[in-house]
Amino acid sequence: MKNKSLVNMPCPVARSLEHVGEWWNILILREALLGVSRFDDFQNHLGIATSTLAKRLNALVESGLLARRQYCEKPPRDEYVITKKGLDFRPVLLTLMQWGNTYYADGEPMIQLVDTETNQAVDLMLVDRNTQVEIDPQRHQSQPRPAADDMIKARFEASSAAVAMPQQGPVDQYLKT
Amino acid sequence: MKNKSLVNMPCPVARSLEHVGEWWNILILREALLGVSRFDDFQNHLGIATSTLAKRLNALVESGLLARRQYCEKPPRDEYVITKKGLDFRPVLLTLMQWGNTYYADGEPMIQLVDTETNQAVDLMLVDRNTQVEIDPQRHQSQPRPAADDMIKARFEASSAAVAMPQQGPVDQYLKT
DNA sequence: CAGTATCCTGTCCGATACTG
DNA sequence: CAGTATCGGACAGGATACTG
Repeated sequence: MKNKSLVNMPCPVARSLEHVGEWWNILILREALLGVSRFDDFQNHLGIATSTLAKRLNALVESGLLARRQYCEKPPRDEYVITKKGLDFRPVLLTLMQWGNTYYADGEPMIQLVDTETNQAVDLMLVDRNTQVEIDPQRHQSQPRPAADDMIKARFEASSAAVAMPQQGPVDQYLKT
Repeated sequence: MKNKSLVNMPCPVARSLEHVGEWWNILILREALLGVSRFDDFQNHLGIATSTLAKRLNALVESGLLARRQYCEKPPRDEYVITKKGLDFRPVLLTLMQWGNTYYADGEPMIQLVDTETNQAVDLMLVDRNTQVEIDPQRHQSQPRPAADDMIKARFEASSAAVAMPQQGPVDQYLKT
């Protein structure tokens, strides 16, 4: 995306995308969450151009998702480690991974989240910490909060408050894959 | 991303990005999940160019995340409704939204997921459906499955099996924001 | 209202070459 | 090993104009 108009958008999704929206950022983050920290490792695992990698790495440090840390002084060498903010991004990656495994794994998934204590594959579920109830499109809906400006509120009144879910439910005709 | 090299990547994240990687796709999906279905509504809410919108909408239909449905015959009119595959993408959007609310809401978040039965803001938590245990980077780790090819397995043995999390934990120095 | 067609610009990204 | 510098191509996406 080139224009800055989205910066003005008071939507957390849009704002998040400002920082992790580009492909490589997400893939680099995935590697970092797997423990990769060296420039060369990122490069080899991802097959990314070095110039691009340097740029993305800088952007991620800038955004506070990674931190640069010198691990060697003699010849100054830096590595990139995940920050708390980056670690908090893990659930996004994991749900994305599960979605990808559901729809884009030919046959058996190749990579999967595993519970190291039981050695069982993990089946992710999103719940409300307050009620322990699984998130459900019917029950849990996006709403403007008090802090929202009139523009947002108007939007919700006009379009989605009454139709938080499509009236006739999702169409399955495209689901053969 | 212009090159097709990622298609070969046997990673569900990379594959997912093939289909939803571009900004607008995610934002359009967000709108669709809020119940928006008309071309004009997408356009007004997002401030996207019509030509771009048409292209993205077609791509999303192509990917099976949205379905085109004729809702009027006299002048043929189409609308775009979310499919099951698209609905399954909602957890990704929600975790992304929560992350954005955590780090990019100046003060109070403007939009939030609400439990319509209790009228309380939802606090998302990712758990393993099998054990009901919250996902934890230490306990729940990505691993190659039997279906994985040697390349993937080699990667895990070499780099991350032993260091699924950075040895010294996340660095917090950049967390002031 | 729901698009299509055309033009144009920004920039993401790869390739290549070079540095401490 | 960990980058920086430069060049060039592909393409996303905006602006505008036009159609049924």
